[in-house]
Amino acid sequence: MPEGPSIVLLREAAGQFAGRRVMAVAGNSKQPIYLLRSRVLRDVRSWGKHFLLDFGTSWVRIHFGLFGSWRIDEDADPRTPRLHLSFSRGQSLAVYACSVKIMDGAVEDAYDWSADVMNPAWDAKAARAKLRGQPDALVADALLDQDVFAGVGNIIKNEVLHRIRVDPRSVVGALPSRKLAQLVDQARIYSFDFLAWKRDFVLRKHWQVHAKTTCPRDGTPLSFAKHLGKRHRRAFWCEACQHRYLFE
DNA sequence: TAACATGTTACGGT
DNA sequence: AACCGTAACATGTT
Repeated sequence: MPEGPSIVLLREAAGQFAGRRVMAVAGNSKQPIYLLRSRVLRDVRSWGKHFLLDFGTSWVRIHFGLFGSWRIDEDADPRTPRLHLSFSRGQSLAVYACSVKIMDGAVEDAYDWSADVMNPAWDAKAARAKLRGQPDALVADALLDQDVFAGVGNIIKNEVLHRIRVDPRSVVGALPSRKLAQLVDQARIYSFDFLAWKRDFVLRKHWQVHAKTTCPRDGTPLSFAKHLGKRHRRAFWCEACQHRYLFE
């Protein structure tokens, strides 16, 4: 389900548990989650699509994949959570159909925070440099590269490329430097638009090309590829207004 | 109703 | 070694 902005919303919602002690642990994770009982949750963070529970000397990495979901303060769900943390006053955090991994050490040291498009530490210049290092990659693949654009998913990919008028089959190294800069900038800017729309439950209506059939500009029928690029993800684009940049 | 999808990793073969 | 393709996981929606 979630791309980076959705994880930010979860982080905001779960922030109320920061500084609080875990009263009880449940769930079908194969990790030793019972070790979390009685521990104080120091902080709730995120990196790209990773949802992170910081317990100081260890931390929990949660990845929701395509089907994962979560509930806060709701115990009526019939499914068995992968991990369920109870706090005082009957409050709780539960995550479902996701991968849960307990990691040792300090979470601060575990990630390059400047690679997360949603993070204040986001470094556009560093992203451009990484892209220059993969000139042969398709832009569609490059946008999904979590080492470059942590948090960007398939919806953001399709929408960013339409926004900057670049065909997803374009090659990174063939983009004019101005276009490359737009790609990097819009990966972040669109992600924040996504966040605002998702927060207001109006994300879907703002889709320009993703899962659409005609271009909103002039009704041109969109092109569609079921499995585009190395990552084999759906692509939607307009041949009329998105230019394909290739090597000469 | 069956197929599909906002994702990633593991594994075997070339 | 690097790269490729497929399978695996898991669930709400169309």
